[in-house]
Amino acid sequence: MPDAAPDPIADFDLNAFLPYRLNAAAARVSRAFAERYRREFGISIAEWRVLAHLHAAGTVSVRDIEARAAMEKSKVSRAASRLEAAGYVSKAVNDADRRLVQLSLTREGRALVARLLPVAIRFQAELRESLGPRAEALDAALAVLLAPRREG
Amino acid sequence: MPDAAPDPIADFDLNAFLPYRLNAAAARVSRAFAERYRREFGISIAEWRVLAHLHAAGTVSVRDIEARAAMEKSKVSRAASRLEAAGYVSKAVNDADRRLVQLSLTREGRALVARLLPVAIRFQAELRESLGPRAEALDAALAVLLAPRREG
DNA sequence: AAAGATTCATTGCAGATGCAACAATGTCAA
DNA sequence: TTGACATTGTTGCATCTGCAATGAATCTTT
Repeated sequence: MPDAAPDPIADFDLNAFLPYRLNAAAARVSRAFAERYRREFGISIAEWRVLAHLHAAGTVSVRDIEARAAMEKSKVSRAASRLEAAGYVSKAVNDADRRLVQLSLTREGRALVARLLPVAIRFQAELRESLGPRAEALDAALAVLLAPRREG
Repeated sequence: MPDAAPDPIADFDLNAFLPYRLNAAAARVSRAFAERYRREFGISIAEWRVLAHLHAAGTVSVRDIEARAAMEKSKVSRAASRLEAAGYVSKAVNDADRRLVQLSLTREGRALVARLLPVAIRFQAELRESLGPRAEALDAALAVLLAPRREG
């Protein structure tokens, strides 16, 4: 009898499918990270992203975070409202353009970020450690996937 | 003046943070894939996963798919119900163990999968093409991230 | 200056999600 | 056999999400 011809349709395996694997890996990492943040600091990943961006950028608008952190503006708005209610973020109207909301960290917000960031950096370091030399390869692959879309 | 010492806390950049990048890349790929599936076939990613697993495994239970496709059982249950309502999947009670639901593809379900899989395979091929040699590196990194958790 | 177009942030809404509760069924030891 | 415990699938519920509609402010064009 002839050798069995490989049939990519009959042999299709979801667990070898790249989009599925990518999603499953991201979900697992996110879950572990979110769990740590929720337990230790009581904040969500969306809130963490807003805090991290405010830490880096100072006083910015919702639109700024939407653009730079790739979050829906409604998501940013809601995360910012929760952070404001918790006392970590203040909202103010921009005098030069009264449509804009100026988000900035409060004193408590800065103190929280000072505690958050070492945990995040350590989390990333653990991840890179478990990846070993594959970490750089992963960075390169993600850079391709995250590159701006071709317009064709 | 001395050279500025790199300060990982002050310099923290969300867009260089591995968990964030991994999530953003997975979200982008998933969104593109889901968009194509929704437009062409009217199904969601959860439904696609159930179909793919049924294609590979034949007649299985909800619990089987939960275990092998890493989906919450409620998610599987709801996806299966939608697929049943659409005529692609049939549910039957397992006579040997009446707690189990036997899910299997209907004739229409098999026909749909025959159209779905080439699209998925082509999508993956396009992804790998844009990654070039980095595709294998990505596979290796994802294998690490997806490896069963250490128990320590 | 005024009308229309554009931008910004919030909110309503529909759909998806995860968790826990639940009912139905099965297992196993006494 | 019976009664405690485990497993399976569905559903209720609270939450999150993205999209679209909205209201407020600004810009543009005439």
